Amino acid sequence: MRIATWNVNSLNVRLPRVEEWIGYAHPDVLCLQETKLADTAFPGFAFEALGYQSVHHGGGRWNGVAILSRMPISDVVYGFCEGLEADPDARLVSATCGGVRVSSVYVPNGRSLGSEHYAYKLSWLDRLRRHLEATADARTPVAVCGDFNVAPEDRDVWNPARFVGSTHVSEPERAALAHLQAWGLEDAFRLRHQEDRLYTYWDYRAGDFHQHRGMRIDLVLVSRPMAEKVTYALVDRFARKGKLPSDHAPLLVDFED
DNA sequence: ATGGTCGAGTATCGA
Repeated sequence: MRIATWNVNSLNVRLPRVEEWIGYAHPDVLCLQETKLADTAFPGFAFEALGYQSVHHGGGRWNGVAILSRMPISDVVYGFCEGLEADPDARLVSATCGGVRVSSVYVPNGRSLGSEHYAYKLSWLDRLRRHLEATADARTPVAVCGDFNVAPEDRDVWNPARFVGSTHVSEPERAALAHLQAWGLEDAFRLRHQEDRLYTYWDYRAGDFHQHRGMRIDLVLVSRPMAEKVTYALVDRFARKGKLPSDHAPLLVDFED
């Protein structure tokens, strides 16, 4: 099974690139973030034509997440499960695809340390853990895929010194991500790659992509039984090049059947 | 010179 995740930064603009990418990457499951679409505007028929069922959670303008699957989708949950404080933003959708409990997540950016947006980001990550605790079934493997807006370690940013005092690298954000992983999730990409200078996001500004100034903030986190089956992982930098690219590249991970 | 670009929508704001 091939599972992929991609922050597309407007699916309206990116649909041709997403269709092109599906055409050569052939993911079995593709999680999308920042569709920036209302549910009524989601191009589900375009994906159906490519052989995918899909589910979308969006409010238009900002945020918006989706899951595409070649296998039937079931048990869809929009946002956090019952019992948790509802999220005003559309940042999470979960569904079972081919026997895997998949979540597409778009963690809040945080904007600046100490801001209310930063506090929202930390509480959001805590709620995501409680969502997993409340909804997971011990027999079903879990894959939490998306834009976490946290670089797990210093080797995941192009210049740690430049990020001191910034979001994405602060100790509380990394602790919140580590707490989420402590529930029982492995960083699938790191199981196959230990090198630094491997990123998933590059700012559009200042030629950052061509200067290799990026961050690894998009992750596929998987539970133990899936972690043992990872055979291959890749950030497709080709998809960050060319005409009208997203500022994120897709991350794909392969699992043995 | 401490910016630089996108995408939302149409003035700025968010990333």
